[in-house]
Amino acid sequence: MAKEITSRQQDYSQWYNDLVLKGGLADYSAVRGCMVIKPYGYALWENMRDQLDRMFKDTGHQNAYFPLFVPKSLFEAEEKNAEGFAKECAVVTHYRLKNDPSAKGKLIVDPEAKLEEELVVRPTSEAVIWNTYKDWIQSYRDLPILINQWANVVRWEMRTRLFLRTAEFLWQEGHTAHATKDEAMIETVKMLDVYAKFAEEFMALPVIKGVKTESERFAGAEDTYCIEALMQDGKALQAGTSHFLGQNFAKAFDVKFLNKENQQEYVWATSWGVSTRLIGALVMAHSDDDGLILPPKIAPLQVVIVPIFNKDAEAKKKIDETAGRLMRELKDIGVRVKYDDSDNSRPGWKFAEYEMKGVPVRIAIGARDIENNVAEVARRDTKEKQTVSLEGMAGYVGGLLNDIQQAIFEKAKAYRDAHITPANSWDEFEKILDEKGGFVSAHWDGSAETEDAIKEKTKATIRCIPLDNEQEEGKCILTGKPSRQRVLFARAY
RNA sequence: CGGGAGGUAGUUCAGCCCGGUAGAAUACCUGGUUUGGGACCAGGGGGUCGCAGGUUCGAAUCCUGUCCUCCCGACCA
Repeated sequence: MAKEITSRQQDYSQWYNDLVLKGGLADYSAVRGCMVIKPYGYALWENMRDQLDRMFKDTGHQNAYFPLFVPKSLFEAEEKNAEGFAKECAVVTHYRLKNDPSAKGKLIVDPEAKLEEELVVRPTSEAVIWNTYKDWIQSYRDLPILINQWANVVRWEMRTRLFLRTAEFLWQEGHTAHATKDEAMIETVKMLDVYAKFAEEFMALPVIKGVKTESERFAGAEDTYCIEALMQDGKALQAGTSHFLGQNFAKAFDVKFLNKENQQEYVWATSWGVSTRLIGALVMAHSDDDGLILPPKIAPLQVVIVPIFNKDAEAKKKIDETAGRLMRELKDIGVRVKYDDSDNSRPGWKFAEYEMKGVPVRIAIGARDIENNVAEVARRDTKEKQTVSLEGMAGYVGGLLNDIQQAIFEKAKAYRDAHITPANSWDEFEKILDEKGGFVSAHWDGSAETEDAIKEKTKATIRCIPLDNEQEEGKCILTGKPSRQRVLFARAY
């Protein structure tokens, strides 16, 4: 059994790596644990980023940028945060190289150029940002501060995976400061809602909003809210987090403000982030054996037009004209479309290629079609082909893109919903994890010890306590102690 | 950091056990025929066999060291 699971996991990893590599999203790089995001993958990220950015601005946030390097003394100011990240920090200790006296053409680190204080390459930016906010905040009139930054961070993980866990990754991190606890808590949940909306509406990725248990909480946070998604292999993936930081960072960095009553108070903080990991989530949630399946709303390319032509120049010209007209119509309604009339590859090759890249809609036009004033429209998600009249084609395709977006979401949601399974006994609990996978909804006595013990036995962790959770009396799945509600367990990435 | 598998042409890999001229497929270039689901023919270019030592007349192959990658585990918000 264990062997089967291991081999299944290996196959799944292989499937995933192939999707990313052959889909043209990314490559391995020469640097340990890092990856190269290729133009196609980056275009996808840009679409996601632009949409998120709009949503942040719609909720009153502004972008700014803070330094990559964090002096060690600043980094260690918030103890829990520092401790949580200490094991995975890249550290700059020197600022200069010099020629190696014993090997021509080689360089060595100049021992003379040792930094007085080491610089930590940010694994997250709370420390630099709160050290800055300290100078920005004096009065309640300076609050709230609602800032987001798009940046890269470095976390020196033992084991990396394309997009899901790389040593360096791109993300956004919002850092807000508020006058009251209530306001900060509202902000935390508001941004969680933004993430959930983005995941579901744009990535077609159904997510469960919830709160983390103490052991899964962000280092330095009072509460960590998250959106959890389910992958097709039955493992869960944390897709985004929003943290209520309380006054922990304010106290660590001495960020106080004078309230209306002329009293000094510590400010209340939140931080929230999503990363290029979302691309991994997208790949694993929707793709099939023929390649990627990208949701139309964020796909770099929504429609590809493939001409079917031979040496007949006259026929090719007609196809070009028809395709050109169709392209203009599609662009007019805001569709991202490409006409691939390259002579390097034949139609069959192109079909396979664009399927691998997950382009939602393919339109094939040949001389035969033009005689009949039609074209062949194929959708990537179901692989259905239809012959559609060229009259009103743009409108048809626009509608089809919406249908596909919806269909991908519904499919993922049906899978997810079918994989939230209640367990009422330990045997059942283990059996579901081993055989079916997905989320297991079970009672838990609320203690970190029990959570650890369950993890030890099954590798499953508590993904979250869903926000809209029903209260229900029950007994802990492991210890039998009383419990007031079920929580969601799963094996996770 | 432990276990396993690997590093040879742009890519995927064979060759290694048993040392003796560097291979295949694919991609690429030229010409031609093709084009409705990854075309075919002919010709051509391309590799410090991860790196460093050692053994040997001779090393991709054997030995030692070292670096890197992937998978599993540990670790990880």
